[in-house]
Amino acid sequence: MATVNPHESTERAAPGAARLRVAVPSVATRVASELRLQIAEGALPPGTKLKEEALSEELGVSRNTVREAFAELASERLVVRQPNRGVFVASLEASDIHDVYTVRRAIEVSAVRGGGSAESIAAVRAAVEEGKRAAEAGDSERLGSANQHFHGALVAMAGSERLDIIMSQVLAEMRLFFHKASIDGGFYQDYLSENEQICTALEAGEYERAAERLLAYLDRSEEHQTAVHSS
Amino acid sequence: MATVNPHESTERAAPGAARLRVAVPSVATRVASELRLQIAEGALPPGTKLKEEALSEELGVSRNTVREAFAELASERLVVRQPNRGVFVASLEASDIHDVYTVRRAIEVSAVRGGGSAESIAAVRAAVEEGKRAAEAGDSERLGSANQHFHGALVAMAGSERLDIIMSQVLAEMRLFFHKASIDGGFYQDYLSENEQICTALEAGEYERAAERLLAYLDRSEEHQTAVHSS
DNA sequence: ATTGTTGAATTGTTGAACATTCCCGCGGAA
DNA sequence: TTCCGCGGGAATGTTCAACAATTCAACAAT
Repeated sequence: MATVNPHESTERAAPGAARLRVAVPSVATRVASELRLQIAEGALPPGTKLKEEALSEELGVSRNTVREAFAELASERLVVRQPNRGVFVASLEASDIHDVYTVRRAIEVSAVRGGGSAESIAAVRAAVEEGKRAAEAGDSERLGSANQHFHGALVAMAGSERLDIIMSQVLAEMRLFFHKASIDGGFYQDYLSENEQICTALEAGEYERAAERLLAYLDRSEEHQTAVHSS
Repeated sequence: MATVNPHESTERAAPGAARLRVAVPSVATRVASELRLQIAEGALPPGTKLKEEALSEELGVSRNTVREAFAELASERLVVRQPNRGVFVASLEASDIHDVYTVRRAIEVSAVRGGGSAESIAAVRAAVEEGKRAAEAGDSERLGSANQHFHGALVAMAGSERLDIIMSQVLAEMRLFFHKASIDGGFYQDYLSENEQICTALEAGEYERAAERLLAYLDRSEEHQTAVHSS
């Protein structure tokens, strides 16, 4: 596992161009980000036990810092703490899948019904196009990513910081069992046209119709996920 | 401020009766609970700076433990962390009020539209009756509490653990500015009959009608809160 | 009045120690 | 054999003390 490096960030300061620097993330935050990434990529499959001492050595940080990172991840439900037993990468049961989709139905449908600004709908369109390009290129990883962008953009229509955060956490939770589901290639393909139609309805201002289609979409998706997961 | 005592819990072990012991909350969790309480009661008004060393002395715990408690509260948005500057009791701006109500509209309305089991609706009824009794007794504190129970019960209809947690956090956030709003006595009184009617609609299975009334209720409540807060 | 500089106070992080709890295997008793 | 209790090792929970890094306010200098 790579050590946590303060300068490995994707954004890199142009030489000499002193862009205004805001809040360098703390070490604990960077550790949390690293673990979040490894979990999302499947390098740390659900159920994996995360030992404090081992991680603190591997990442070159103290045990206390690792603990702070655990607290952050636990609040996002990516790991679960079992008192005096340790923290484990979260694994979703069948009931969790239904639960997650219940949250998605609530906030996504609500956001779509409420409509949004022209820019926010343009962002939805952008995600749809991103999905199309990924499908043409046969890049299933980017296709999945685009699909998440699509649903994130739907929620962003509401313009609520809190809803955005909730949605991002829900999407992070879904990644926990997506690499299992995405093994059957062309999984998202069925949904591409559905996304297109929802987006078209939004652009036409037909929010209620878009919401109905989205609801049907989510129901089918839950069904699919449940089927894949129970096998 | 009271020290955090392992045995000050409301439930007290009967002497000799070795009840099955379930997960005693960790010290950090108890510290977080204590702070949560003080914030809800207004003993720590919004904007108050929470110093690690002072708190660790006052509560008789180590600084690291206080930090873990801070992490918990920060994830609930009850406090905000400013890197290298400290943590402060959160204070809600006008935009936050709208944001919070956006979340409430999403999850409460969704839960009501989806209907619920007979027991879950009975819980809603119980909250309504609790509010009536509190109103008769003139106990405005219990009236406010009953109102929160009412809305919590609405969300519980969905039977989603995650929605319940989100709602409880939103309600906790609302308590941040409620003691300001609740100063004008009889604030909730207007809403009592509204709750009653929503509940009646639910009992009749008219979920859509209940949802419409709830939506109107939330819009009016937001308006009220915004007015009170901007003054 | 604006700009450095200094220094105290606070947070961020570390490392080590101790207490507590859990887990697992081992031996004794029914 | 099977069950029960009993260590002992390992991991977590918590504390403590120290140091680095940052902020902030007061003060000095231009």
